[in-house]
Amino acid sequence: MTDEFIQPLLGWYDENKRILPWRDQHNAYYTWVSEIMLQQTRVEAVKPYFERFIRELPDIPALAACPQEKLLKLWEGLGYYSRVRNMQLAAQEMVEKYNGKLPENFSLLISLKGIGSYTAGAIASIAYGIPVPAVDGNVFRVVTRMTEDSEDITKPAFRKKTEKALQEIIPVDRPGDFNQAMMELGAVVCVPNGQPKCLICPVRDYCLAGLHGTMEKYPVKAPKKPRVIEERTVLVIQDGNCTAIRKRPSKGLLAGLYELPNTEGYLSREEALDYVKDLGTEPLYIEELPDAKHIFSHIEWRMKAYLIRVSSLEQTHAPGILFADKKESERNYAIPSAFGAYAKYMKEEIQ
DNA sequence: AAGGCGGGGAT
DNA sequence: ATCCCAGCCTT
Repeated sequence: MTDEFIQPLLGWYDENKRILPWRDQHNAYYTWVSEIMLQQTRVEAVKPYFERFIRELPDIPALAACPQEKLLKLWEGLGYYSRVRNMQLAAQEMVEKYNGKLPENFSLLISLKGIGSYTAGAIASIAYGIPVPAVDGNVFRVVTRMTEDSEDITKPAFRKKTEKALQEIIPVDRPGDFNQAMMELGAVVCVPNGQPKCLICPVRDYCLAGLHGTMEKYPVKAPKKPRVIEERTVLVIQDGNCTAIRKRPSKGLLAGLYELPNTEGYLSREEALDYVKDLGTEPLYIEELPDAKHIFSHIEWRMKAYLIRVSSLEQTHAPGILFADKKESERNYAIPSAFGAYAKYMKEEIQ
């Protein structure tokens, strides 16, 4: 790969870069937080989360000391919740070993929890001006199109090859801008899903796919396996004041978040009433709620649900069941979006 | 090397 | 419906 495209790319970046809350702050903590949030997550989704997170946890010691419930609440709805747990583990390690600051070299950065090859490169180059590449999905797309490379980008070997190639040409005077310019180009011009905007591309003269009209053949990715479909029944169990919720296990899907009680399979009204009686409470009323669906990357939940009024949740003897006050539940418990179709009933008074 | 892990916007 | 996003971790 030649470096001739770099000056046009940087010139375009200087003129067209988006204004983002974490840019030009010269604060490595902001760079880190934004890069973690941006993993597999779009810029527009991250913006409001970033602002709130920085407001609540303005520095690394604050993050290291934050109660986990509050941490998950700050991440609620953003997904991939292990990101924020790992970030806190890394923050605690920084407080212990690095005077509460991010280490200023690539190998120490990548040794921290949740910081992989991409994120270490991004922080090192953007926050500290260290000339190392930061190869994400955007960069894969831009590079494979520019070089018409048909290798499978999901192979770790391809990442290594790409990082090595970019390491050799990354401009030492502007490594952070170069990495951001590559990603910005991928996000705004050399887009996925449909036609890239080659007519306005600053590096079109250096792009083989663009010159040959083969843009949509790249990048090449191995097909992913299909989602598994799961049928579940969700129960909104309420007395006059509270809704029953429970905390999910500390490992696996949606670890540590709160959920409405739910079971594998579709329950009949009678089975749903039996479930409630097994909790030790007396059902007074049952109503079927609309079906809902939630799609994770690897699972699809098809949900049936019942709203059940009971005399008093205080009688519950089942372990792990909590009574969430209708007004306080929203403030205190992180509930994943998968329950969004039913979580709204937690706030309503039953007729 | 393969699979788990969220959620949402664009096509 | 399908893709894929400023990926990383565990097995």
